[in-house]
Amino acid sequence: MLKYQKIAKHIEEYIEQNSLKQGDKLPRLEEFVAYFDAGKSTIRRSLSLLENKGILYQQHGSGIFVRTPKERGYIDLSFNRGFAYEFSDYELSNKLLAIEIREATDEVAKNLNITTADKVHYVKRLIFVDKQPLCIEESHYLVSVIPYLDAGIASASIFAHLQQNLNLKFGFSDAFLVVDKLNKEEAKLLELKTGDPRPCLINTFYLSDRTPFNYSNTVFHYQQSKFFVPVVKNL
Amino acid sequence: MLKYQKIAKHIEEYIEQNSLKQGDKLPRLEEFVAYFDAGKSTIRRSLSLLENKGILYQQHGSGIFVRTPKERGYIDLSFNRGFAYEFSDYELSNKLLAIEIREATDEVAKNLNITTADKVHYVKRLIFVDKQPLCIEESHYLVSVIPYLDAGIASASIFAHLQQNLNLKFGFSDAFLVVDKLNKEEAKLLELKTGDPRPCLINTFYLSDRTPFNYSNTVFHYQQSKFFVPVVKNL
DNA sequence: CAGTGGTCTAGACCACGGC
DNA sequence: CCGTGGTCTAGACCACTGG
Repeated sequence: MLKYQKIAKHIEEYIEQNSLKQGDKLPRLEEFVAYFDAGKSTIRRSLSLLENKGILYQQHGSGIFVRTPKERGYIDLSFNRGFAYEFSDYELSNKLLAIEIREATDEVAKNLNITTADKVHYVKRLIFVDKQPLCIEESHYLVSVIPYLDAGIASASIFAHLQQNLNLKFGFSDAFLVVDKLNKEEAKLLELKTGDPRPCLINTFYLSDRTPFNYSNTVFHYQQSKFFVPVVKNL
Repeated sequence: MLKYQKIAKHIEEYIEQNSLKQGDKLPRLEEFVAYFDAGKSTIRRSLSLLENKGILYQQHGSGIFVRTPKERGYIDLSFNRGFAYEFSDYELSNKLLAIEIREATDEVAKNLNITTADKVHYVKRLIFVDKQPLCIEESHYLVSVIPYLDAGIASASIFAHLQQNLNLKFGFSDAFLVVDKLNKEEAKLLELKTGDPRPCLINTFYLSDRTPFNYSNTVFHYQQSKFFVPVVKNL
């Protein structure tokens, strides 16, 4: 973990542990510099990271103040390597509905930059928070990148597996949110009705070398999902 | 406009004008430094800004590459000072449905950090893209911050007015997206049916001195709205 | 191992806020 | 006017990529 990330984490924990609230003033930049024995730029980077996470605000000429916009259980749209983290206070579980190797459909092929002759792992999971269905995730992993995948791996965090066991590095992702209506099957899984609102997050994930390796659609239970929208500062 | 912003703009226009595509390689960092006569850190800041906007990717040890995830007409959830910019290729118009001074409701009072005895400008607008209804915006402006508001101002960009005429500076905002079902009135305005999906963006805007001055709910036409989700890099 | 991006620092100077 | 953040630079050193 990098210095500026450690410092950010430290400051975040400090806010948490002292249960600071919206509007509370934090120490001056200079004090952070002295306390963490870091350069001014490093501290600013840590603070800007936290600012983009929405937990503080740096007011020019005045000071640094705490913000607390989020409630528990919001899905953070900005840090989308799975939402496990955001629900860390809750019990997350999932049921594996399907896992098999398929040829890519047109849609998948287009997004993974392959042909329909290429093979993908198709994984379908129903994810629960506190026993309530949260979302249906249909995910396509390139077999040429992830040769082996089984039920055991798919039931846990697939991303963690990629990182830890295959030594693959995540690069970036494209993400879109579209809203439509549930079909019969989706409604049944989410314990809703056909035609009910269907928020769907469409993701394409790329490795650090810019190879797309995963394309997924996640259909959320509209009543369970409140999305937190990051307000990115132009740092 | 700051140096790093000018440079970012310049690079973005360069990509646009030369119609560079996904995967195209850009000049090396060093070359940008020389070309723009700037420090390395400044160039990195410009590039990181563009990276967070999703239009390029910096690959460690390898180079800087173009990305083009967005199609036209996507609503960018990250830069939410109105979405006028994102639709710049389209004809945007709006119909003023209501403008009046009201006492704050509980919900509004809570979010603007005032009491229900305080007054707000209530503005309701129906916004169109290319004559099609896009969204219904219900907005509450603190009268103590914006003393005067009329139909002429409300029909144009209210935010631009605040900045240019009242010399108010925008600070940050809280934003959430929730999905529910349309009521009868909303459905009629959006030319949809009662019970159809109802994506709604809930915003609280703050001035640079951390005073909340606006609380708004924007209900979108679900078929017209695809939301682009920024993937914020931990810069 | 050469090429290219990433982290971090020290410090000069600027700009905003509030007394 | 002073205190506090913000911009920008030059440069040392690190880390990843790919031939």
